Amino acid sequence: MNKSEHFDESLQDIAKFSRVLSHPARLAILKFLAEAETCISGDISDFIPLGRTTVSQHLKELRDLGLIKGEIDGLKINYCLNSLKIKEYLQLFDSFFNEIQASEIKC
Amino acid sequence: MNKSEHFDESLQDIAKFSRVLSHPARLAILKFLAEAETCISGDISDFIPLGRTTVSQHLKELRDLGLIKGEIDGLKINYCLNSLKIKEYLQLFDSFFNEIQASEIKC
DNA sequence: TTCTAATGACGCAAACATACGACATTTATT
DNA sequence: AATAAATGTCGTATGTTTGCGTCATTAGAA
Repeated sequence: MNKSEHFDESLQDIAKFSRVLSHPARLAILKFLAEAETCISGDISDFIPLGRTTVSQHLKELRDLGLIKGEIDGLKINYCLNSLKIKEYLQLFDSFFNEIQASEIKC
Repeated sequence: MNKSEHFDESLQDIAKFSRVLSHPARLAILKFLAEAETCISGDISDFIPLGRTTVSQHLKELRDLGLIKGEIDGLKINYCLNSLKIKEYLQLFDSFFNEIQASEIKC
């Protein structure tokens, strides 16, 4: 049923990026990681008003797209932003909207 | 079940914007409207590899968020980008990521 | 070694999204 | 007035996302 694959790959990439950003919990996680002194998984769950396993799932989605990295430190896992990957996706995103906004309005 | 409302309103706004952008068909529609000489609804359906009613539904989602406007012209409807609204959402989006990216990486 | 803590994986139910056919509405054309 | 064309709305089937409890795994502590 899903016909997403009928579209340009660059559109699909932007759509994938957007989808991951389309839940406020995931945005809140990104914000938390940007501000936190420490970024241990447990601290994130404490901060986000959702159950631990739910947060873990949101972390997985961010990880799967590469927006965050997790480094194992004994029992705990330190998560942090993958600024490079984020920059990469933002560039795609920006160039899409630059094209869009550059157009003359014709109707 | 949906707990989105437990988060900051600004995060919710960014999430809503992202959700609308999270399907390649909707991105393709925005692109088409930016480039098209004419922007009649039927032309959009012809261009997008999906059924007419499906495209109509995607148009509705773009309309509901205000990213596009539709003006009735007899039997036909002329759609076009709402650049102002788009700029508004992009500003929200950009300021979020500026904050994010400005942070020192601590882990 | 046994116990506890931190975490991810799995599985399920409820909600939401996608795609589309059938129908309704509105406006032009004959 | 009758017909056709352009479009939106509704219903429905199927697929995806969200949220969470339970379980498994792994690492450190007693």
